[in-house]
Amino acid sequence: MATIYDVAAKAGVSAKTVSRVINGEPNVRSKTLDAVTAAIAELGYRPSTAARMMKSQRNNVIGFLTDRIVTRPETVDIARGVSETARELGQTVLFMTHSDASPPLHGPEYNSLMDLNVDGLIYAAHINERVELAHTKLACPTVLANCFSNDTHITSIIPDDMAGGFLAGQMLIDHGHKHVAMLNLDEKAFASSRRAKGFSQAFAKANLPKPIIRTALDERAGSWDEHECVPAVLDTVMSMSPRPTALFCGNDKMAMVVYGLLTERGLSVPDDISVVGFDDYPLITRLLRPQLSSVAIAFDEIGRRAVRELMAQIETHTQAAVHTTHQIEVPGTPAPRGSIKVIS
Amino acid sequence: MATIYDVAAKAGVSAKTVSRVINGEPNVRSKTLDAVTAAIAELGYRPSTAARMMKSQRNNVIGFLTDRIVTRPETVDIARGVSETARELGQTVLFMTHSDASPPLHGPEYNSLMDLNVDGLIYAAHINERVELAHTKLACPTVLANCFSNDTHITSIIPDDMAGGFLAGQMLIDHGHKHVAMLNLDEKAFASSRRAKGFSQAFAKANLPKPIIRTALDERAGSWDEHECVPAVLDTVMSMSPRPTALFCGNDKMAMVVYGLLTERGLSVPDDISVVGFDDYPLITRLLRPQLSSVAIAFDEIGRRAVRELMAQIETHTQAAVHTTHQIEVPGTPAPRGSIKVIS
DNA sequence: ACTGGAATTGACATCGGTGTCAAAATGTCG
DNA sequence: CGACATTTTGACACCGATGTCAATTCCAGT
Repeated sequence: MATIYDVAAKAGVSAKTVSRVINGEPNVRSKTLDAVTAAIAELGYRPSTAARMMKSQRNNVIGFLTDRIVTRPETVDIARGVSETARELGQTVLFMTHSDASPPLHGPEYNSLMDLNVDGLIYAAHINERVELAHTKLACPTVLANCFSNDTHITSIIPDDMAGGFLAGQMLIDHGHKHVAMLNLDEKAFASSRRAKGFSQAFAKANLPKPIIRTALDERAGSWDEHECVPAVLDTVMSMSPRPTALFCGNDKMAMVVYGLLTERGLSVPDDISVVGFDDYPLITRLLRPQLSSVAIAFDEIGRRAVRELMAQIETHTQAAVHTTHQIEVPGTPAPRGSIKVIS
Repeated sequence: MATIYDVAAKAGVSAKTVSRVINGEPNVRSKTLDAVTAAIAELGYRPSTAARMMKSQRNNVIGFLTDRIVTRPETVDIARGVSETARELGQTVLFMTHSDASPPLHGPEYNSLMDLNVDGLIYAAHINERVELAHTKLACPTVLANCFSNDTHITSIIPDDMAGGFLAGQMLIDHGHKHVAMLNLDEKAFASSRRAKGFSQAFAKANLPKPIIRTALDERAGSWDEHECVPAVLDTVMSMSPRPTALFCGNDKMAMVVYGLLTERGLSVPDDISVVGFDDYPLITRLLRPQLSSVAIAFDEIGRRAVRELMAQIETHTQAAVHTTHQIEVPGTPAPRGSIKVIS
């Protein structure tokens, strides 16, 4: 690999002058500049990041640590937002997946990132809930994405689940639905309870009856057995009187199972009952027939915000000051599709 | 940040001795070792990767460049395999997503990775097909994952789509099916045509009638309109005589649409017709009712192999020698579930 | 041509480690 | 106790870039 000295020799100038050219510093005669540029091109020279890092003590590298990148559209979309924004800002992102064994900001992956001297860190969780930080002080500026902490010094970017629930409710109200039910995920979970709350508020605000809300699945139990948990709750809800005209499912995955269950019971969507999901996974909402209405969470935007907040912190060399907003909620977008029938 | 000199001063030894301790070199008196270890702990010292890189000319960093990480379970699983294996081998992975604008191993992201002096590169595509490399020679050892090149010097790790198609066929044969149809993706695409070929071979080998194979979707058109393309082909196939007892869909997404279409036509899976997908996306196969039979491609294994091949190349400082296998096919696994009926 | 001031350029130290090789400390044995 | 082998340690150069500051070149104005 060619070094700056090789270039200097070839161009007949000093290393420092080459350095000036590389960094676009002023006061280089145009003839010199041409000579150096030519030499650089000819040798295929690239400055060594190692040496640069060593001087600057800055890497222009930020770490992205996630608890579970696997098959989780949430974290993938956050990662995409982070990736794109970082590129725009001239930062490189180092991605790592956290092993389940260690607490949130600990473990070998965390240390790896620190060893690589990342300038800052974004920690993304696959479920929007509180993370317990064992650290008293963090080794570098840190921003949380899709999760939050009790420590008010740590900035976190989270989806606005309450507003999302409200949007789901509003979407049904706009289509004329009055008696509806929600099949919630674990209601003790932060995100789920907020979705339910927002959903109720939409009906309260419209002076409509309070929706029926039932827990149909504890996702945190790690159980993927939607098929076992959901049917009984669905049957209960569907036998209530008046029978709900629409079902709001805690997320798209549950809605997908509900589609299958309704088919088995000879009910069709949306003629017999309307269905709304949450998350707007394209893989589900676009491929079901009829296409599933849902509420999209702007996970990529969460990633973008996280990077911007982080860069701001890195630049001021401080953790977020106490008086700044330390919890930023990103709103979602309603995505009405064929699964909602208009009731007149 | 504490440096090796701070540690040396604190422990009352030379920097070199501290270096010896860090790297576990022999010939350090145990008393000295203790003193140094204590000083390191006390100062919270971490060796600077920058300085280390500079000496070693090795970064222990490999780049992972993918054409589209977004919502693609393939690339996510490859990424996971890469991530895990790299960790086991003490390597760090730098993830980047390739912008669509540039050819496969070009563009700003590629240059970024080179600037960071990655020791090697893994390029993963979301569709298993041939990539055209504009480079005549690559800047660093490179391995392709889920795609391949005509250049025999470049190692590539790809799924064995032909064997996968065979497994899908065998799964149906094992359940007693004789007259079946395949709804293929674009048959001109490498992966699709190989799946179809393997599928046919299974029936040929069992001395059964040649399956009906029809193209139902050109995925490369970028169209997500499965809903427009598939229905007509499905109807054609279902009106043939003898009517097929099973449908092999080009991938899980198409199978999901087919489920919906069958429901609309009053047909139920698997009583009226069996369905098999391809890819085994858990989000689809596990949540459909009945659960979808599919063929799993071991994308994580593709990632693992890619890292191992790459490390081998980095260590020998050569591109894969001409006589080594330059194209490694990773087999899939059949995943039979409730969507296949046993025919006696 | 000569001088002063601005524009260019380069010598050298430095960042934080590690390899080389010689010096110092320790140990062994006659 | 001294000579010699062996272990342990440290001084110093170097990796490739950049900041500092002084040296050189350039050019306008007299």
